[in-house]
Amino acid sequence: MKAFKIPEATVQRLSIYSRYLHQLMGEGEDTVSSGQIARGVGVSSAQVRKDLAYFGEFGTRGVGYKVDELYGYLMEILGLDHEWNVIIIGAGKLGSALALYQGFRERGFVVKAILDVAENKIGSTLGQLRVEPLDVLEKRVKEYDIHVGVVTVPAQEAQKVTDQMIQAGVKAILNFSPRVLKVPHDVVLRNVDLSVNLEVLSFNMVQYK
Amino acid sequence: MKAFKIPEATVQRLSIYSRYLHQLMGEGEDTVSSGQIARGVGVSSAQVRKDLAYFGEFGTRGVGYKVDELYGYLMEILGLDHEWNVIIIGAGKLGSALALYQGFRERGFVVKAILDVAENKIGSTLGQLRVEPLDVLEKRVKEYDIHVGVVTVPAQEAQKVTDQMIQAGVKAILNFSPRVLKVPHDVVLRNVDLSVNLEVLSFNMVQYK
DNA sequence: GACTGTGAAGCCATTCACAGCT
DNA sequence: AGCTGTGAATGGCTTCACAGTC
Repeated sequence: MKAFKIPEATVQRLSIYSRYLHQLMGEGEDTVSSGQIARGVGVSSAQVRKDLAYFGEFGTRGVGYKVDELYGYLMEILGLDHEWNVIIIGAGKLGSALALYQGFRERGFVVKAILDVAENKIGSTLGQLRVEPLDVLEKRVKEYDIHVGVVTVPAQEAQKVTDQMIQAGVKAILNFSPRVLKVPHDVVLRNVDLSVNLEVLSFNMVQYK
Repeated sequence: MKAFKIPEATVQRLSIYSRYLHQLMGEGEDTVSSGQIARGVGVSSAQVRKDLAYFGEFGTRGVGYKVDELYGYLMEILGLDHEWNVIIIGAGKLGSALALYQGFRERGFVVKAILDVAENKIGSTLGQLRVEPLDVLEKRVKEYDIHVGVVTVPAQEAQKVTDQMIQAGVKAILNFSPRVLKVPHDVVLRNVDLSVNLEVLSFNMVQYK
């Protein structure tokens, strides 16, 4: 792989560009300029070109980019040219909502299993899925070839279930718990901290008052 | 206010520091050093000191910081020394989960109302709340003195409900829809894009393979 | 004329390293 | 001796500006 250090912010924007291109395809657009993408997603046109330049030359000077072609490149760069299998640990409100969230499936993330420790949750159904006990974690990870683990358990249990998932062979973790998790270098971790997001809003409201 | 430009990343870390300090208070710690905070949340000690330096001098050289005192300062800086009233638009899986999420209430964010357009959702109850039709948006915003609006509607409706909230007087928006929203300068916006998060994980898995 | 691709410049955040207190 | 607070150095991302191409 091109493994030159790519800024995190660039990767996030590529994801957003790809969604915008998908939208343009739906509208029947054939070509698009960096300026148009920029306006569509709220960045500068130079930013769009720089982001793409990390991965090659996809456009034609004086013309722009072919929408479907660029979309294909981006999906490949992002690793979305095939499906990823997902397991969710924690069948509370948030875990259950994520298990049923259509947005994931649309982008190729397939939730294969959802586990919990709570007796009263085990056995209940979420769409096609049945909530299973935590004991089957390792078995399910291997059986379904799970790539991504989603943590939606309370803070005090987050590190423990994370360790268990890594033990079982999961290589990427999406953490919704409000705890800083420790993972080995070869495991990819991202945190979605809902409270932090609200608190940044709060800070900004106070500032501009 | 101290309105010198504070880096966004700094604000996010302050939120995380404050949670770690809360944890230390629970463990009965009296004082803490920047190095200890750093280890606790996974940053450098210089980073911790620089972040705090934007807002004043809170520590004692040779000693460290008083845990409860620093916690108090951070909560004040973040604007968490009082409650914020929240409205959620969209009573789908995600909106419902957020309406019931305890983590918000613990940090002073009180969900006062949840609205939807879908006939079949209106009237159903979520804890203390009843899902109401979108028509009452303006009325509820004024009645409950709503500060924060949470958008959990499908992409194609996101901009419309955002405009309506701003019209009604909401000054901060937390957007969970996969759309780039346009808001006036005096409205604070944050995006929590679940798919983008998974796609960044995907990218990193492909890179390190 | 329009638009891409890119070196250079500018800007911003993080890390370093040490003076200053306790 | 231990730890904070901070100017200086570093590193990294974004914007500028223009040569190159259609």
